[in-house]
Amino acid sequence: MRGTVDMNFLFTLGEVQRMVRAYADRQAARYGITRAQWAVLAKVERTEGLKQSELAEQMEMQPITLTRLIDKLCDNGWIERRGDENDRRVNRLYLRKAARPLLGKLAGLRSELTATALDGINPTDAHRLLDQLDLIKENVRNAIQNPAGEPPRKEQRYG
Amino acid sequence: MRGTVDMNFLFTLGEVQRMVRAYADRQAARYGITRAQWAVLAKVERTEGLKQSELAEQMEMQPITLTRLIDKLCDNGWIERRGDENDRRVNRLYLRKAARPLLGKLAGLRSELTATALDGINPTDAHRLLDQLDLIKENVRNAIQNPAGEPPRKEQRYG
DNA sequence: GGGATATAATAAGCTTGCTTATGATTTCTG
DNA sequence: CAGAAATCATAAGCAAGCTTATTATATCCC
Repeated sequence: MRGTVDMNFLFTLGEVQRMVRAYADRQAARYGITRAQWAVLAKVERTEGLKQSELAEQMEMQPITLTRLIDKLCDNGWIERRGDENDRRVNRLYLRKAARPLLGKLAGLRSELTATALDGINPTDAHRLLDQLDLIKENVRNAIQNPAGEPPRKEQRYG
Repeated sequence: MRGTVDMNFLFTLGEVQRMVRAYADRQAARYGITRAQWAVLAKVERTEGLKQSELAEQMEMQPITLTRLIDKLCDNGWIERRGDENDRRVNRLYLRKAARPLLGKLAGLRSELTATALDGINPTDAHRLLDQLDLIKENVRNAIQNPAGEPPRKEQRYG
């Protein structure tokens, strides 16, 4: 049983995500934004005033990757960096008014894309799928943090 | 119900795949290969003698993306391009002997990575997950082929 | 207070994905 | 057979991920 999963999981995940990304990028391009930039913008919408480093951590990406996405969002006038009053190293991120109409359109697009991708999967299964993806993310995060040879301690969860 | 799936699916998929890719790349680096190159090598192993264009189609990637991965695999002496006798535009791809030991190690690594990622998901669920990923891939492929406004015909499957 | 250390953001340069374009063939058609 | 169209591989240049290194600023500790 496990054998056939071995055969396919790793590469299938890559292919799926590549196709979903290509599709989402193409659709988002209608609004002059990419999927990666969109993810950042959506996060800033939900939690304004974050520092870049906090945002990078929450999005599980490297700060430098984020820096360049933010550059684009600023260039387009959708968000802005404001220096922190107490720590001059820090930039905090805020939405600009120009982003509002875009965010409305993107919310519709997200529903549309999700519905397309998940067509034929009922809501119960869709939820389970999402939960499993989160679990996989957690598993991999642990694996990255506990370097290879060590016993799988799973962050003392069961301790 | 569907609302919460809307909220997360698109970006969660991206995050999961980014983490899995980072992890798989780091592990594969021990053998001097990347995950993307590995996928190509594994495909060539299973079906030697393919042309590049056929391979690109089967792997759902653009020919130019594949060209550069093949460049790397050839540079490392794991595969070789041989000109087709009947069509001088065509290169056909073959394994070289030097790839054999590597392929053995990679098979072990794949099991290990898959087991790590799927830890806590039982085989039945893992199979369902894989099936759902394939379904999503199919859905997106159809969406890309049937440009946006059209009725979703799904390739006459039910016809 | 001042030097060592840590943190925030960015820079440089790589990989792997993409789109669009080009050159070399082959195939189709008239 | 010759010119048009298609196909195969590659090139150029962009996006977005990464690692490693750099600069500016804060913080810690003596």
